[in-house]
Amino acid sequence: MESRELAYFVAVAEELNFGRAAARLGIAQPPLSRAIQQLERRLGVTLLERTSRQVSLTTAGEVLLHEGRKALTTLESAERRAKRAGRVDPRLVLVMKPGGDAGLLEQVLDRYAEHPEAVEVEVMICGIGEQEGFLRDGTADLAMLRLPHDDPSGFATEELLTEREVVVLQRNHRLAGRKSVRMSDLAGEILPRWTDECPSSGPVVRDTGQVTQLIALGRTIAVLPQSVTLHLRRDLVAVPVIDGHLTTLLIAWSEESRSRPLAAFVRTAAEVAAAHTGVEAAG
Amino acid sequence: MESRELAYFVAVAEELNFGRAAARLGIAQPPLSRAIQQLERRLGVTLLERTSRQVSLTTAGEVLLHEGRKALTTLESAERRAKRAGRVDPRLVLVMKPGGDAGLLEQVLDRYAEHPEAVEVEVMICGIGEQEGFLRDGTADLAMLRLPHDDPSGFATEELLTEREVVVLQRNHRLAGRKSVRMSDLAGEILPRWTDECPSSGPVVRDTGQVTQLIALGRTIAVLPQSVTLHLRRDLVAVPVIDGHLTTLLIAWSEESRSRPLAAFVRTAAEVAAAHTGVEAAG
DNA sequence: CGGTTTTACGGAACACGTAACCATG
DNA sequence: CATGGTTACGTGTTCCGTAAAACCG
Repeated sequence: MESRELAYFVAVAEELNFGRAAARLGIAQPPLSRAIQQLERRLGVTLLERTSRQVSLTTAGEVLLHEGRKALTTLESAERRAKRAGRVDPRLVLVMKPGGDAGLLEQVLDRYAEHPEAVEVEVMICGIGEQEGFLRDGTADLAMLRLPHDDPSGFATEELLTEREVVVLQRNHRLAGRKSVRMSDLAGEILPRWTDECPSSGPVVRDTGQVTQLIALGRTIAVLPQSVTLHLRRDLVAVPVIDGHLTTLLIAWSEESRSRPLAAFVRTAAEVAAAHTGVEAAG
Repeated sequence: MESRELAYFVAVAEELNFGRAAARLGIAQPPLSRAIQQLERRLGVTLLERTSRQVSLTTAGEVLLHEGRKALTTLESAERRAKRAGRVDPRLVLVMKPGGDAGLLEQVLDRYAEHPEAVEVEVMICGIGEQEGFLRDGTADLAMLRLPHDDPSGFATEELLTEREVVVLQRNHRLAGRKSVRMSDLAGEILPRWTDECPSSGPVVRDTGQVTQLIALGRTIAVLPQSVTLHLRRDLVAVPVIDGHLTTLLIAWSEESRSRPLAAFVRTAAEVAAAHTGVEAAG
C-alpha cells in the first residue's frame, strides 16, 4: 500500500464525502474516486459503502482509518526526525505546557548543559494536551506529560515525580483559611471545564492563565498539581486536597530514539527529580 | 514521503550496498540510486555517504532507518488488519509460544466462548520471541508476552499473573532433591543459550522442546517460569529458585484496536487469571 | 432535478530497464 | 582493472484533470 493512497482514504473516511475530501487534498474528485477503488481492489476489501447520496465506512474501513492514521503520523514523524537530525546544529526539542515541568526544568537544563555530550535544548511551550501530538509527529524529541491527564501510550517514559493536588482559591473564599480540604468539601463549587472534558458545567478554559484569571474573579476554583504553588499569583491561595488524585510527571520520548544526547537528558532529568523528591521529603 | 521511497531507503541502509539492495527489492540499481537521490533532495538531507566502494549512514540516515522501519511495519500492520477485518468471518488471532500461556489459555477460551459477543479465536503458535513481530505487523490481534524477556513497548497490555522461576533438572541431578535453591547454587552449571543472548557458553536452543531434551540428556539445566511444571516430562524435576526473577505474563494488543470482541477477550483473560491467582494463593 | 459518485479520454509525470560512464580501492 | 555507484536515454505505466454519464433521494 502506498502512503499516498492511504492518505487519500483517510481523507475520504474522515469527510465521508469524496468532493470535500478531494478539495482538502487539492485534487479533483475523479482521481480520488479511482484511487480508492484501486486501493479496495488491491486489498481485496470494501472500505466504503457508497450510494450517490451517502458514504459510510465498513468495518474494514473503520479499522483502516484508525490504524492508517497511526501509520501516517508515524511516517511523517520519521520524516521530521530525519530532517531534524540532518541539520548542522544537533539539538533536542522539548515540548511542555506552561507550568508543565513542576519547576524542575530550569535545574535540569542547567545540569544537562554541563554534560559532556550535551547539545542545545529548545524548549517549546504548547497548549494543554498538545504535547503528545508534537512528540508523535516528530516535531519534538521529548515531552513533559502529566498522568492521569495525558496518555503516554506508545512512548518510552520515565517517572520524574508524583505530586498531591491542591485546590486553588480566591483569597477570600470560604475555604481559603483551611490547612487542608477533602474533595467532598468542594461539592457545589463551580469547577472549570477543560476543553476535552464534558462533565461539569463551569466555564470553558484552555490554559492555566485563563483559569487563574477566572479564580481571581471568583468565578471558579480549580484542583491542580501542587507545583502550581511555585508560581501562583499573590491574590490566590492553594490548599492541599487530602484525597485528591496523585498526579505523576513523566518525561516521554519516542521508543525508537537511540540518540545519546537524548538518553543523557533523560538521565539528568531523573537525577534532578530524585534529588528534588529527597528535598521535599526532608523539608 | 512515499512509502515506496522509504522502503527503498531502508533496503539500502540495511545492505549498505545499492546492488544487493536492488536485488532484494527486485529492481535494477539505477532506479534505486535515483530514488534515494530524490528522497534526499526532497528531505533536504544527506542520508548516505557513498564512495564508489563503500556506503555508510549519516546521522540523519540512522534516524530514518530506525524510525522508518517502524513506520513501514505500522503501515503493513494497518493493511493486514484492514484485510482481516474485511473477511466474512470475524475472528481474533492470538499468538503465543509453546507453553506461553502458563496453562491459562484453555480456560480463557472456554469462558470467552460463552460471551455473547464472542467471535472465533484462532490460536497461532510461534517460535520464542516471535510474538511481538506478529502483533506489530498485524498478523495477530493478541499476544501472550512474558516479562522481562519480551518487550511490550508500543502495545496496550494487561498483566495476567506473576510467577516465580524454577530450575528444571534431570531426576538424578545433585540438586534434584532440594526443596528450593538459590541462584548461587547454580554457579558452574551449564545454562542454555537462547538465540538472542550472547553470554553463557551452553548449547544454543530455540524452544523448550530442545531445552527439555538437553536437560533429560544431562547436558544442561534451565531456569524457567513455574508454570512449565504443568506439562513437565516425567523424567525431569523442577525446584523453586528463591531469588530467581519474577516473570510476568501479559496479554498484549494493538493500542489502536477498538474492537469489542477483543476487549471482551482481554477482560475474560484478566478475570480467569485473577481467579487462578486466587486459587494458587489459597493452595 | 440536484447533488454526488463513477466512467471515459487525453496528456503529463514518473518509474523502470538497458547501456554507457565514472570513480575508488 | 574490477567492483560498484551514477548519468543518459527510450519506454511503459500510472496519475491527474476535464468532460460526460449514471445514480439516488
